[in-house]
Amino acid sequence: MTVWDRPEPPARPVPLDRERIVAAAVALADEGGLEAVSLRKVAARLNAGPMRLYGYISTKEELFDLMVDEVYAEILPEEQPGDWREALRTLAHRTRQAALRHEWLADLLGGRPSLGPNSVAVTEATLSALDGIADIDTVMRAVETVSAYFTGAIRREIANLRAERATGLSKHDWQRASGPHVTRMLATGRFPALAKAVYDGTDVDAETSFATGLDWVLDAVAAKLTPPSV
Amino acid sequence: MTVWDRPEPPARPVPLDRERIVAAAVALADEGGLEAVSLRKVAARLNAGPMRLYGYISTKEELFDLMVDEVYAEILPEEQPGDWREALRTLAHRTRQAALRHEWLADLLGGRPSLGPNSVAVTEATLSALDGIADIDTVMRAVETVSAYFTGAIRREIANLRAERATGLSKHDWQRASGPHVTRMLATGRFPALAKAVYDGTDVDAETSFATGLDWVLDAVAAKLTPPSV
DNA sequence: ATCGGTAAAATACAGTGTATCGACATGAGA
DNA sequence: TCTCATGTCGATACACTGTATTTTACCGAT
Repeated sequence: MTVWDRPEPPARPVPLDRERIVAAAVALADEGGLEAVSLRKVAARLNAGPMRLYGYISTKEELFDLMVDEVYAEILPEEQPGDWREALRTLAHRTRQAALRHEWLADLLGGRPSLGPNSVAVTEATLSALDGIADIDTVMRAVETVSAYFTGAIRREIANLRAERATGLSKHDWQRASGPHVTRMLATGRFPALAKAVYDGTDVDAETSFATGLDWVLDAVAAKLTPPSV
Repeated sequence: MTVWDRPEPPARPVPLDRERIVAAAVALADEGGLEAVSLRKVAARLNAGPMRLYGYISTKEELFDLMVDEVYAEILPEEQPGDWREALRTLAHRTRQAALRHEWLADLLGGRPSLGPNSVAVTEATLSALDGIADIDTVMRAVETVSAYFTGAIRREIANLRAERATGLSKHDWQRASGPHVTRMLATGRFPALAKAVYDGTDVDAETSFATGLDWVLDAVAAKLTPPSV
């Protein structure tokens, strides 16, 4: 039987691994948000059937965990920072930047404990940068407090960003004029403090606001690390 | 034709309103988490067809918004607090307690801007408690910083709580022994700082940890409001 | 009594995560 | 070289989702 008679061997499926799966999922999420990530679509990107993925993950939540850890690889700073303050500040800013690149991260941040290799590495790097500046408990409290701050701040920033995008208006315009609901509420006069804030407040860009709040929190941490000489 | 011959008039559908819908949704979420909330199940609780809800909300996300605002009614403190610090502290603690009663709140907190009546009322109350202690921009920064902190802290607390519940173990045991993954990682010796934190750190209960971090942040705010006499 | 408008219900659709099952290519043993 | 067990992949299936569209049935007005 000649080659011409024999059919080609059936296309062996492209070998898969978690890395490829996570990359596909991240790409989908970057393009269309978390809700664009379905196991079927991820699998389709890899020329595979949906059920194929269950050899690598056993639930969709696990895929999200892997995605988050993938992003933590971007967050891990490449060089050891100078002092503890620099370490915490960079951690915060790098997390924020990662969330701006992958907005879906804001939906997942703080949603489940992160135990993947990259996020553990980030934790290790952070803790080691704070090692020795105070007792462990204080250090832990410091890290947790700062993390809580930037987690919350990032979430709010992304939430606002999406809301603005949804109306197609700048934050300024959105607050002032567009949201007829807000305008009407303020016009009732029942919320004087809020009205004052909206009308008399200065618009600061998100990054500055983030950095300022962060500095406050870092100041607070500093105060606890080196207590006032009393 | 006697009464006996005449059939009963067809059961007119129970009148609906948003309040009832939201209450049903909240009940479902309290029992089974956010993912237990489906429009079909909510409607079923009200003896209605699923499509009936679309007269009151136009999307599931809107239902979530209503649910969040419903909880903000619980958060709004009944009496005006003494000073700004008390105001921010109570806000934080009341939000946390609400999240402990309605764990699904942690999934929604900070996810979208809250513009409902109750959450606006909370904002108004908070801002008015801080009114006059500094210029508006500083006040705004203070409120946003504290909110970011407790949003993030609450999210982490609930996330940990769920993780513990999933393993059926206490946080202590979970960290120490149960998570074989963590144990193995620490055993590699590649994460000395983390290992130190896990093994030498004191376990503090979530509430204390929350309150401590909150106090730090409030201290930071205080420092900005009444700058040191330099 | 009939008609029109409206509000509810039924149906429909495209999609989801995941369990189950059948086919089939591959490596081992004869 | 043939057979058979094995394990992997794809197809199928199920129960469910959010929501659009169509059908039904009532009410009030003519």
